[in-house]
Formats: sequence, structure tokens, C-alpha cells
Amino acid sequence: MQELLAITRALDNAHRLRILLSLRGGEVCLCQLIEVLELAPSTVSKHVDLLRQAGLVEMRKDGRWHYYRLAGRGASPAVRDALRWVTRELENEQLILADAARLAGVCQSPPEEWTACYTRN
Amino acid sequence: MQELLAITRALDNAHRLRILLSLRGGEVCLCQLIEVLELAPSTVSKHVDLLRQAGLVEMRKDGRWHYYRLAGRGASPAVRDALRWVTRELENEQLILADAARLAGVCQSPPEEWTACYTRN
DNA sequence: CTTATAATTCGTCACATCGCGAAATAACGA
DNA sequence: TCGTTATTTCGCGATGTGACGAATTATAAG
Repeated sequence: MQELLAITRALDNAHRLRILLSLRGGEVCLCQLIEVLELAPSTVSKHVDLLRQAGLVEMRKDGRWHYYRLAGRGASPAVRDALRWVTRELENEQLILADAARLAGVCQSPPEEWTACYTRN
Repeated sequence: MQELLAITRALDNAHRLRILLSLRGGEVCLCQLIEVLELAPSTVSKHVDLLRQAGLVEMRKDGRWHYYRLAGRGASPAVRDALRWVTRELENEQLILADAARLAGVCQSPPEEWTACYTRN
């Protein structure tokens, strides 16, 4: 019960759903998610942490950057079903398609070549 | 997106999950759910209303009694997947089994033959 | 060592949620 | 009609959530 509630709680927020759908294509670092969602860094950090607590997302640190990805083979059935469910439901949503387009722009160049996250506008 | 959020919001509460699992076997009226959950009538009423708004349960009025059941053939894919998901995840939970046992006791006799809901203790 | 950048933690504020009891509503029965 | 029972609505209080900015930490670059 606790595991399922952690998952439903994590899924009960539009921004967190958008994060999950943004991770369909593979790893994305936090600063890229900030760009996509247009939220404060601290806010996005808390969102991904909640997704991680629910087991929906995994993290990898590479220097300054923290890369997030959808939970993989090791995930529980509850998590895998949840990810399939939300992906199937939302992948054709207008907002999700727009996020994907924006993310594609942000991912043109790797973060090393960016100008700074917070100083850009 | 709005439909999915209504569902995840409805699923993000232990009492509402217990209500859904209590409806696996068919129609149950509100006063029986009150017995199972041991919550105030107004509280349970609000919970089932939220489940109904999300499309997860349907209602039928029969005199004084309001009978609730899981959404059926007419339900959207999102709803049907959600119900399959939570049912599969929880049907073997300790608490859910206990609820089922209590509900079986409450359903021995139809509500017409009960002593009053709120005067019993 | 100093600076800059990515990310997190912390404190705060506005607002939503969940529980309850009291009161209102609906429907049956005497 | 009047009382009883089932349900809903309303208002309240305690608690949780989601947003932000400021301060802190970690790592890389100069």
C-alpha cells in the first residue's frame, strides 16, 4: 500500500507528469528540466526527488550535473505499470509534445557548451 | 492531462483505495463503506464523490440508499487501466483482506434489515 | 585559491486537503 | 403528517503541498 501511495502521490501533479514524459527519450539533467518547465531550480529539484522516492526515476551524477532517467529493469511491477500507463495516456498531449520540442532544442548541445542556466533568460 | 490528473488525485489516498478495492465484488452502499472504513459519513461521502468525479466509480440510487460500483464498460481506457493497476497491486494486502472480511459481515443482510447505521457502535 | 555553475536545503507564504460535527435534504414508514 | 434513517452540504481546524528566494554544498575552471 505504501509503495502504491508513494507512486500515486508522485503522479498527482502536472509538472511531475511532464518531467516523466520528458525522460522518455533517455537521460536529462536537472538544468534541462528547469528550462522545459520554466520553474525555479529548487522547485524542480524537489519534484524529481519525489519521483525518485517513489522509484519512478533514477539518478546518475556526472560532475556538476545530475542526470535523471525513468526507472528501468530493476523497478517493481507497480512502477513499471505506472510508467506505461502515464506514458500511453499522455504521449499525444499537446503540452507534452510542446515540451518534447523544447527539450529537443535544449539538448541540441550538451550542457557543457551552454551559457549558464540561471543567467540566461 | 486533466482526466489523468483527476484519476491520480483520486488514487492518492489510502481510504479511497480501500473503497475501490471494497467495490471489487459488486455494488456496495455508502453506509456499508462507512462501516468498513470507520469514518464519519460526511467524510466517506466526500471520498466517493471524488472517485466519481474521476470516473472510477458509478452510482445508483435506490430509495434511501446510494449504491456504488466500479466503472464498467463505458469507462475510458485511462480509468480501466487505473482500476486494473490498483486492484492487482492491492488485492493481496493485509488491510484489504481485512476490509473484505468486514464487508462480508456487513453484507450478510441487506441494509433494510440493519439496525440504524449511526446508532450502532 | 578564487570564482562560477549546478544542485540542494531551508524558511516562508498561499492555498489545498482531510478529518469532523452540525445542519440541510431526500426518502421511507407509522 | 411526523419521525426516522441515509446521504449530502457547509464550515471549521489541523495538516500537507507547491511555489519562491536566500543560503549552502559540490564540482569544475581559471
